[in-house]
Amino acid sequence: MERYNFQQIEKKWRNKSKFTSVTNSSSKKKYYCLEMFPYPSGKIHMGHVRNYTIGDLIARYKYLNGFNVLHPMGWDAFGLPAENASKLNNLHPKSWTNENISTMKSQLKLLGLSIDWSREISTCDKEYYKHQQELFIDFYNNGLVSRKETYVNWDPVENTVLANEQVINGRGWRSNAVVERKKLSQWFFNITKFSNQLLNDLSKLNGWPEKVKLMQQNWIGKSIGCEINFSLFQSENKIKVFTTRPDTIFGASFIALSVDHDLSKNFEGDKEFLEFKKKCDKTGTTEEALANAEKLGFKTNLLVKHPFIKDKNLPVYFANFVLMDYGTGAIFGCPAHDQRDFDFAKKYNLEIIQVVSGDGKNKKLGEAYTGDGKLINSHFLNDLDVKTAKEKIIDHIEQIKLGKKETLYRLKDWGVSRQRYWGCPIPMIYLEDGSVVPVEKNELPIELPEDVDLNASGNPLEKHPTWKLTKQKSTGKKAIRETDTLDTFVDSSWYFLRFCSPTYKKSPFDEKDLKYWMPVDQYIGGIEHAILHLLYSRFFTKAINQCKKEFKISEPFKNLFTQGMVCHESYKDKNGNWLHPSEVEKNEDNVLIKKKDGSKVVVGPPESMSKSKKNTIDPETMIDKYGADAVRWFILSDSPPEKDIQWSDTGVTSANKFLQRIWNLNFLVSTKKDQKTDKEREKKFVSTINSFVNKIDDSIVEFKFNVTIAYFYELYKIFRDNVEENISKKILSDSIMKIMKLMIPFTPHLAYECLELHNCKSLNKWPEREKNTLEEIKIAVQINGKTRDIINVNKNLDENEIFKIILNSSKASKYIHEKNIKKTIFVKNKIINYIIPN
RNA sequence: GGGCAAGUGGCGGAAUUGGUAUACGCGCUGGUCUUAGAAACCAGUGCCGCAAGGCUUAAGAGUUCGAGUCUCUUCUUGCCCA
Repeated sequence: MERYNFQQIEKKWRNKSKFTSVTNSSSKKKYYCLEMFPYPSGKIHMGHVRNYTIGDLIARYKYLNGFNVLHPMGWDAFGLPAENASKLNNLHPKSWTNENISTMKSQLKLLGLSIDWSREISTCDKEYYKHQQELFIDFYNNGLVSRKETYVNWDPVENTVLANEQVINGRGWRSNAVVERKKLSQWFFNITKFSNQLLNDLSKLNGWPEKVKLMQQNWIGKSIGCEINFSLFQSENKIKVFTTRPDTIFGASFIALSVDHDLSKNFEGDKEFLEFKKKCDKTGTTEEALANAEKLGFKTNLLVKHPFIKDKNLPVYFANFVLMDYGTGAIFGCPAHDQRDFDFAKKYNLEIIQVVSGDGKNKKLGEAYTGDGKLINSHFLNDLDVKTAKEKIIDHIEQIKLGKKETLYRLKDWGVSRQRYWGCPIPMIYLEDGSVVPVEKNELPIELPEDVDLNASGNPLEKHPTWKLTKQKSTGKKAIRETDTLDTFVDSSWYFLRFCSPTYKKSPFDEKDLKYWMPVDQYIGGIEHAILHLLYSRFFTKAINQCKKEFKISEPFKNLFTQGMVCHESYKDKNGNWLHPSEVEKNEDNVLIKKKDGSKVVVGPPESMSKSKKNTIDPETMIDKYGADAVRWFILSDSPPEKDIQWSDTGVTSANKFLQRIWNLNFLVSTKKDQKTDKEREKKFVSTINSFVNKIDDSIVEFKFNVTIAYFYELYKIFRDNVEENISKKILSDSIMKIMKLMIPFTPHLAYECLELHNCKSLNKWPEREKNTLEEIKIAVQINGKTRDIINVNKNLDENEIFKIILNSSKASKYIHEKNIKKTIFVKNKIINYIIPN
């Protein structure tokens, strides 16, 4: 028997179009299978291998089941790393990106993926971003884009704006520099116009993990509250306050304003105030940063009248924990029931009045009480619970025209301006008269210039000598281009639409193709994109829906699957330096040592693979060593796909060995000589194989690929125990062909090679499910609920027949022989349970 | 602090959804083959016990003929939000 030569066989199949294609032109049923496209960072990593193996499995499974499958791939090719790399290596971002793309593409091909490369797109390609600029203009014309002066998180090292999620513990996620607040004029997508729709439509997404929907729901953060106008003491003016706890109004002891509140203008001459404001700018803008920061206030000489308590006035402060872009930039402080207010009141010695109590009594509070309870010290609200009190006070406030009920969302508009080079230029121009207008569509694309100096600090397009100087096409008026580029999240918010008609010239997509292919039937990617990428893609779909009449899609992704990470232990030597797994080996006592000097290695827990910890495994090396099929097999076999998986060398070795055994088995079947047959044995064999066909089909549909693989191991054993027995060659080879077809989605090279060996005629057809014809089944015999025996009996026997069998031939008979059976619980074909009192 | 998951052998993990707990893989042990090793193949492997048997799904209680699965309490871990 020859050894299975995976290098040769995988190479043989890799470039055959019938191997890589999942197009079923005869079919009308479409299936759009999409994995999140990669950022071309250099080489593929194990996370990609897992993501794309799962996707390929689904694509091939659907194809074999008769669907016409769209399974495309592209590149999320704009982004900061290209600029950083180009500074280091003096290589243009475009060249760097394209080199990475070609490397990664060839690596993906090694995996044997069924990708339609004729649809390949790259977001840094002007043929792609041209259409993105077009969409931007459409959005602008439909009131979905606006320009706002806002405070941003400024990273002083990267010289760029950071999104909130790029700020971790008040520091830049990449540079680790302390983030500052800075006021900038920025372009925004008005995602908040869809807040309610984005929230409500989550309920339509039955194919999404509950976890992801919950995260999005929290992110949108709908809260119902109330606006209250407080009158200033001895003045006509009012301060508009937003609160989600109007029920605590009787516990109010101060008013706090954001330093950016309109009233701050009155204090601009005050040096102390300006210093205070500066201090606030150093605090980040994330909710977390605000919660953790020391509460600081600046006391003004202003007072407001309490709306419900006669002659009571509240002092007005500016405070660092009040934000201008949430609510109205002003709150009333109720120290007893909000921790931030409590901290503030303690610091500035303000009144703490309890108005909600769990047991109806006043207590001395050591911290804010935010639980439910009965209202106290609150006049007409007394004795109500929090919910009722809220409703009552809001009604009352509306009645006396003191304010109104308001729904507020945590979700903010999406700032898309980036002061960077390697991104999609924003197609807007500034005319000399001060107006800001979109460029005309027939001018698109606005191309990125190639001759930029990336070593100068600041925005490279801004620094370019001529690029920004332009004219308005139709009027010839002088104009300056917008020199910011778009956030790369924009690029990935509509690429799934472009895949449907990737070469269409006239517009971003051909409606006809969208109508056929959209929505994406299965989207697969990492949980780290659970919020932003998915929310932005949903927003884009709804925004396009608003701009284009013919576009009828409201949700882009019908089913979503989020796979777990690929982890590996990390290693450190005695000096605390990280070691790559290849620098480590086991000695004869099974202890890990450093190859170089034999010293002991400190082993860290399995963590997500990262370059900084050197706990990475290179997919290409593994494919070279064990074959793509073995790598695919292992990455699917060890853990459920939604959970983290730990990379293991012994795991992939055993995958490789198993595939070798499968090959040997196929060879044995193909060379088997016909001999006399045992009909009973054949029947049982066929029936067992059929039951596995069903089990495997079910486990794939349920995304339990680790279980599917366990079934293949069981099947192997069944074949091993039967292949030399009295079973006809036809039955054996028909059966093994069935199994090899089931293996196509997992190990396509091996499966097709084996099917070719058996000269299989109906290659790309998934085996039919068949009823289990096996007569005999196993029944558990229980006494008082405790299993005493398992017996083989014919199917569908009744209680009495089984009782006779047990009495005569089961080891459980001693428990029931001559005993008083009080009750019998019988579940057909499953268990029989006798209740016998002691 | 709040929300959501989840705790099953030495390890990764199964369990037809309330009906045979520990499938399958790794590891380990023994054997065959081999000059030897590797590979391959075969057998064993939750715990206690010579055995019959008993115990076992983080801990404890409850519902049930029957609980890994449902309910409550406690502990632990992970993720998200703060």
